[in-house]
Amino acid sequence: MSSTRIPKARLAPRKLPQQARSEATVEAVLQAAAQVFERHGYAAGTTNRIAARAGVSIGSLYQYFPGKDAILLALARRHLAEGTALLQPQLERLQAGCALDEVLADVVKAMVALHASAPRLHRVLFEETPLPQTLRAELDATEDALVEVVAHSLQRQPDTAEHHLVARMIVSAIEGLTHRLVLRPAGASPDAIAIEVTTMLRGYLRQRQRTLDSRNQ
Amino acid sequence: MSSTRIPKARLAPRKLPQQARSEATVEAVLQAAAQVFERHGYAAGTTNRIAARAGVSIGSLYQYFPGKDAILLALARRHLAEGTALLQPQLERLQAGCALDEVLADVVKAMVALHASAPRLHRVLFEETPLPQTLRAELDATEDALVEVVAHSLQRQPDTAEHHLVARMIVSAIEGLTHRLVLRPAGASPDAIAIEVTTMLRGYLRQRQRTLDSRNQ
Amino acid sequence: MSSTRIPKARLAPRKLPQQARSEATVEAVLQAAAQVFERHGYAAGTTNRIAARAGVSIGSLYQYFPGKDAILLALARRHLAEGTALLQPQLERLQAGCALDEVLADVVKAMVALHASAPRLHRVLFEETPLPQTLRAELDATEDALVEVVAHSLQRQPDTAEHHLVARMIVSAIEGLTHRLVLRPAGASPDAIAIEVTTMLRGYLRQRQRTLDSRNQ
Amino acid sequence: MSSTRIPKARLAPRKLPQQARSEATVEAVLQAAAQVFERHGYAAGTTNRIAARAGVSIGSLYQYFPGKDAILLALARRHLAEGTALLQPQLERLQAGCALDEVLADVVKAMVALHASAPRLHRVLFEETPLPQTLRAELDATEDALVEVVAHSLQRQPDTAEHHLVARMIVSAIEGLTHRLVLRPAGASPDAIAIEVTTMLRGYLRQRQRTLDSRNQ
DNA sequence: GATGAATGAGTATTCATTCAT
DNA sequence: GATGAATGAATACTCATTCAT
Repeated sequence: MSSTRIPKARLAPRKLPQQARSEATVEAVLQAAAQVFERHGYAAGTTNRIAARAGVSIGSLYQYFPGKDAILLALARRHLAEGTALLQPQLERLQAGCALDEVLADVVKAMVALHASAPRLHRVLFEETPLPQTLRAELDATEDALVEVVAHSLQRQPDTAEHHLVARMIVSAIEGLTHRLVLRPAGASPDAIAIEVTTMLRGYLRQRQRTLDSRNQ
Repeated sequence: MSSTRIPKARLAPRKLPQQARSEATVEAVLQAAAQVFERHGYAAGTTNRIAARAGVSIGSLYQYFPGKDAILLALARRHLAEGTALLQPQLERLQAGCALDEVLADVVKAMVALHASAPRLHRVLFEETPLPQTLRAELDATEDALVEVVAHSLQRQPDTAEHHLVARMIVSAIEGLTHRLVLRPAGASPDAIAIEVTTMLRGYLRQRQRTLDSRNQ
Repeated sequence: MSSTRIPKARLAPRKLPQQARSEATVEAVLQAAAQVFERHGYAAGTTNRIAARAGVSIGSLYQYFPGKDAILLALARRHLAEGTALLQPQLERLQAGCALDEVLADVVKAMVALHASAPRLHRVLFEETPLPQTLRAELDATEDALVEVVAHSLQRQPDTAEHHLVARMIVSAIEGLTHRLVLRPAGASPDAIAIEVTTMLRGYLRQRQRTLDSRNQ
Repeated sequence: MSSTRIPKARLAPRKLPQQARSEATVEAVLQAAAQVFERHGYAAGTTNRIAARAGVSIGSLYQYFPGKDAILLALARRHLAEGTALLQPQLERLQAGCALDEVLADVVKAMVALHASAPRLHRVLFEETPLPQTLRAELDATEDALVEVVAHSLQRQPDTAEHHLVARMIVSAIEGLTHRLVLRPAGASPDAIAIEVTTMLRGYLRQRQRTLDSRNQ
C-alpha cells in the first residue's frame, strides 16, 4: 500500500553533471525550456515539450531536474544572476558617490535590456508562477538591496526625508514600467522607452524636492 | 485563455439566463470563480472547484458557460466595465477642459482602488492568461482611448510634441506602478501609493515641459 | 512553481456514490480489482488495467478512489469484514462455553474457505503490500481479539499456564497453514486440509497438556 | 520474477567473473541487493539503488546480471543452498534411522534460524515475486525431497497410512509457522518459537497415531 | 432547468536497460 | 573491465467537458 511514488517535487537539482556530455544536456534543456515557456506560458510548457525541443529524451530531463518547477527555478536563478551582473556596475557607481540622476539612465537601460530579450519568459518566471520561498526571498533581497543603495544615494541630496519610499518608488517604477512597456511593445523601441522612463524618474526626483522645498518654507 | 485542450473552447455565453433563478446561478458562478482564481490562480482554478464553491452542480455551470475560459472572459469583461465606469467621470472632466495635472490624482486613485480589491484575480485575468482576440482588442481599445483623451488634454499645454508618447507613458505608469505596488504591498497604504504615483506623474509632466523648453530655445 | 500535483495518495474514499449508477461503478471497480490483483499481483495490477476490466473509464475509477492503494484498502477491509463475519458464530460458541476442541474444526473450515476463493488476492492484500497503519492495526486487533477468546476458552482446561502463547500458536497455525496449503494446492482438497489442520491443532492441545502434566508431577 | 516489462528478462548470469575484482563486484551487488530488498521490497528495490548501495556503477551491475530478476534469482538460489546445507545433517540423521520425533526439534530450529536473519528479504524472494519456472521447480523439488525423507521416516512408525499427507503437513507447518511467527515477532523469541512449533508437531504425530489406532480397532 | 456520473486525452514522472566513452 | 549518460515505454492521476437521468 506504499505508493510507488516518492514524496514530491523537490526543487534541488538532482545530479551534478560529471561529464561534458551531460552539461550539454542540462544546457539544452534550459535553453529549450526558456523557448517553450516564452512561447507557451507555464501551464502549456510541458516537460515533454521541453525535452522534445531540447532534442533530449524525457528521461534525461528528469535525470537532472526533479520536475518542471525545478527547471523554472534554474531559469529564474539564472535570470536573477544575469540581472544582478548587469546592474552591478551601476550600483558601484552610485556607491562611489556618483549622483543618482546621472546613473539613472544606465540603470534603466540595463533593466530594459534585461527584459527585452524574453519578455514572456520573464513574466512566466516571476508572475505566472508562485516562486518557492527561497527564490522569492532572494529576489526580494535583491530588490531591497537595490532600494537601499538608491536610498543611500538620495541622502546626499537636499531632500532628506522619506528616502526609502522614494527609492522604492523608483525601483518599482523601473520594474513596473519596463515590464509593461516591453511586454506590450506599443510602437516604442527599447531605447526610446529607456529614455522616457529616465525622464519620468528625473521628473519625479525634482518634483519630490520641490514638494519638500515648499513644505519647508 | 486558449485552453491547452483541443476541443475549440467557444467563448460566447451559452444561453442567456431568462429566469431569476438562472441569473442567480450565473452570478454565483462568477462570484465563486473570482474567489477561486484569486486564491488558486488560473491552472488550479478548476471548473469543478468553481462549481462546488458556487454551490452549483458542474452541469449547471456548463449550462451558462461553454468552458472555463468563458468564465474568465465574463469576469474580465466585468472588470473592464467596472474600470471604465470608474474612469469615466475623470475622462469627462478632461474632455471638459480640466487640466490633466488636476485630474491626475483622481485617476490614479481610481486605478489603485480598482486593483486593490482582488489583485491576484486581476493578474490572472490580464496576465496569466492569453486573452481572446476580441477582449484583448477591447482592452487595448480602452487603453488607447484613454491615451487619446490624455494626449488631447496635453495639447492644450505648450508642450505640443510627442503627446501620444507622453500620454502612453502616463497611462502605462499608472497601470504598471499600480500593479506592482498593489500586488506586493511593501509597507505603503493604497492612499500613500496613489499620492506618490501622482507625484511622479506630475514630475514627469513638468520634466517633459522643461525638456522641450530647453530644446526650443 | 507550485507543483500541479496535490500532496499525495490519500486513502480515504473520495466521494460517496449518491446515485445507484455510481454504486454499480464502485462495485465494478472492486470486482475488477480483485480479479486483476488475483491474476497479476500488486505491481502489475495497474489502475488502467483495473478500469479496463471493470468496463469503466480511468476517470471514473479515480472519482471514487484516490489511488491504487485506496482500492487495495477497500478490498482488504471488505475481506476483513467477510472473515470476521465467518468467524463470528464460532467465537460466540466459544464464549458460550463450548470447548475449543469442538469448535476448532469449524473455525479451521471457515478460515480455509475464506482463503480458498482468491488466494493470490489474499496474498497481495496482506503480504505483498505494506498496509496502512490503520488497517494494519485493525487486522492485528482482530487477530488479538481472536487470540483472547481462544486463550479465555483455554482457561477452562486444566492446562492453566501460558494460555496466550498457546492461543497465539493456534491462531498463527491456522493462518499460516491455511495460507501455505491453500496457496500451493499440493494435491489436497480444502476439506482434507481443514481436517488435517484440525488434527494438528488437537494434537497440539493434548501435547501441551501432557507437557504440563509431566512438569507438574 | 517476471518483470512487468516486456523485453524478455533473461535470467542466466551474463558473464562469469573471472578475476578477483569481478567477484568482489558480484558479491557487493548481491549484498547490496539483499539489504535493499530487505528494506524496500521488490518494487522499490531498483537496480540503480542496488548499484549505488553496492558502490558500483549501474553499468557494472548489468555486466554480471542481465536484469533485476537475475539478481533476485541469484539471491534466492543462494538462500536455497543455505537452507539445504542447514537441513542436510538432519536429513542424514533421519535417513540413518533416527526417529523423526527426535530430529524434529533440530529441523525446526534450523528453519527458524534460516528465516530469522532477513525475514523481509525472504518474503520478497519467495512471495512477492513470481519465481521463474526453473527455480520454482527447484524449490518444490527440495520441499518434495524433504517430504519424501520425512514420509519415509514415518513408515517406521505404526502409523502406516497417508505418510505423504502427514509429511507434507509437517513440512508445511514448519514453513508456514516459521514465516508467520518470524515475520511478525509477536513477543516470542526465535528459540521459544522453535520449541513451541516442535511441541505442536509432536502433538500432531501422536494425534495422528491415535486417530489411526482408533480407526484400526 | 438541474444534477452529477462518466469520459479520456493529456501530464508528470519513474526505472530497467543500453551503449558510447 | 568500468562508467554513467541517455533512453523511452509505461504508470498514476487530473480535469475540462458531455450527457443520461
